[in-house]
Amino acid sequence: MGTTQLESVPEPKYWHLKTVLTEALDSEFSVGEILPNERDLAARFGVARATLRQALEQLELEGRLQRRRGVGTTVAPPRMGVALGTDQSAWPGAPGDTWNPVDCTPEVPRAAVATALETGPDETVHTVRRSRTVHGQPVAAELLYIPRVSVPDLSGIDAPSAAARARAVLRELQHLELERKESAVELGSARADDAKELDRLPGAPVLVVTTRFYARRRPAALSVATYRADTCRLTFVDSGGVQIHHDPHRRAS
Amino acid sequence: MGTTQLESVPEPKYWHLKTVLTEALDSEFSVGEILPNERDLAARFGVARATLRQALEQLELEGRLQRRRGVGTTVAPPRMGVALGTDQSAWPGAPGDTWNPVDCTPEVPRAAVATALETGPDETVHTVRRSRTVHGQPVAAELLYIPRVSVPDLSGIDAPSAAARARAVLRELQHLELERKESAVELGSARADDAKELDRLPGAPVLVVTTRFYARRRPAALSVATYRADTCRLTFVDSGGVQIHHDPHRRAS
DNA sequence: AAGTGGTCTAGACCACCGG
DNA sequence: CGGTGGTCTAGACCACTTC
Repeated sequence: MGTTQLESVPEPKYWHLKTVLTEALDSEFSVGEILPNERDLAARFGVARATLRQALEQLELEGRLQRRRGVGTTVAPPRMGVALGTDQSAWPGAPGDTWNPVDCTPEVPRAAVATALETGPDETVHTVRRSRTVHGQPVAAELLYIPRVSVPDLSGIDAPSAAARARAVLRELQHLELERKESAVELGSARADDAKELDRLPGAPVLVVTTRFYARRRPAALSVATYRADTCRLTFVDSGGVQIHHDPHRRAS
Repeated sequence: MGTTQLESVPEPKYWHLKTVLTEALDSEFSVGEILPNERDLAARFGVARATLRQALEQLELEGRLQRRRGVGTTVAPPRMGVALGTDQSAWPGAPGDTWNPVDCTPEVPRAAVATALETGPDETVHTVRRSRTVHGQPVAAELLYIPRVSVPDLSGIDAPSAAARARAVLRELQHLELERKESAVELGSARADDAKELDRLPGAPVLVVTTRFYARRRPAALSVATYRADTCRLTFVDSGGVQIHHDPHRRAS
């Protein structure tokens, strides 16, 4: 008879809802527009608010929606492409780097970091905090761990300010010759401090990019960068060994 | 006067629960061990089951837990590192490729794909389905779009089998010289077909890796690969260095 | 103060897996 | 079959933003 549905695979309501909403977003809404509130939407679709929220959560995960407490739910713009490793052989802080130094303190890193850096378990390393914004929006927060041996000529760090201290460490890093770097991307959830920096709630999905920099055949720095997963698409440009820097929008400097 | 701070910033219960559970996982459980069921756990912590589930969901998102309907919740092993772009200048299907061809059909791709390939809106392209397994576990499903112009010498595709047809197309691809490739990584949720392939429920979080291959200064192929976000850490290695396993979790036993 | 999304509850039923 | 996680409900209150 009615082959409409339920034949053999009862699709969950929230899944069907998501499909309907996706189509509505594609056809009837434009970027930035605010949706009806959750209670109204739930009533309109004849489901409990929790069920509607399950659908909205997925759409937010996919970057289609943006929800803000006290404000409402808006249609999100397409994810922005954020370049990673544009320059294959560049240290953090090199010219062209789009990160913004915030702070720098000596700290004993957690065990996993110390292992990755091959430093002693109680050895302090320069811990640089940086943030990255695109179009005025925060997209990433980073913790950069730099062993003291990587920046030996940094004895008298009389610091005018936290940011200046960070810049000094990064500047010192450029003196080393970068041999290679390894990166990894994985899914995570924002810690409380990162969440604040990224203007999201704790637990928000993030893409964690871990990069280990090598010099003198030893790890010379470790970067742990957390990107907003809802708004970012991480892009990699691999030139197959050939230099293809034919950038039409090259900026003179 | 004593307005200095809000003494009580009520941390959400599920957030606190997550912290407690994380510590318990680190100290009292070993990989593969099954946790008490959700109803018991909720009772033990004095919260509703939905609240407990919110914590479990985050832990699963972070790759700490694995939940299977009808079975239970188990402690997940550390995420496996899955290499991307190991060989900077290699086509899909090149020697050393770890993908397994499944099928190949001529299809008219969706608009976004046609645009990326610079093919006509109604032009059919070879659509190759591949899967990738590590240690016997499925980790990724891929759709590979290859315009006919990229594999011109494929007139008589008398196909012994679907997989053989796919291999034939990939073999033909090797004749082109790969100039470069662009990749992007973003968060998504598994479509129904991908979910089945990845042995997950629809909507499961996945890392979508989109790669565009260039030859003769034109797009020659487009790959859309969806990786299980819960079990995979995507790794990028510069210049054939050996990757080193970085264990994000400390285990005591 | 009003309205929004975020959290939480205490139930219920369903789909799936194993013995 | 019993036990598991997955879905769903109809409420309630809270935190936040805006007016």
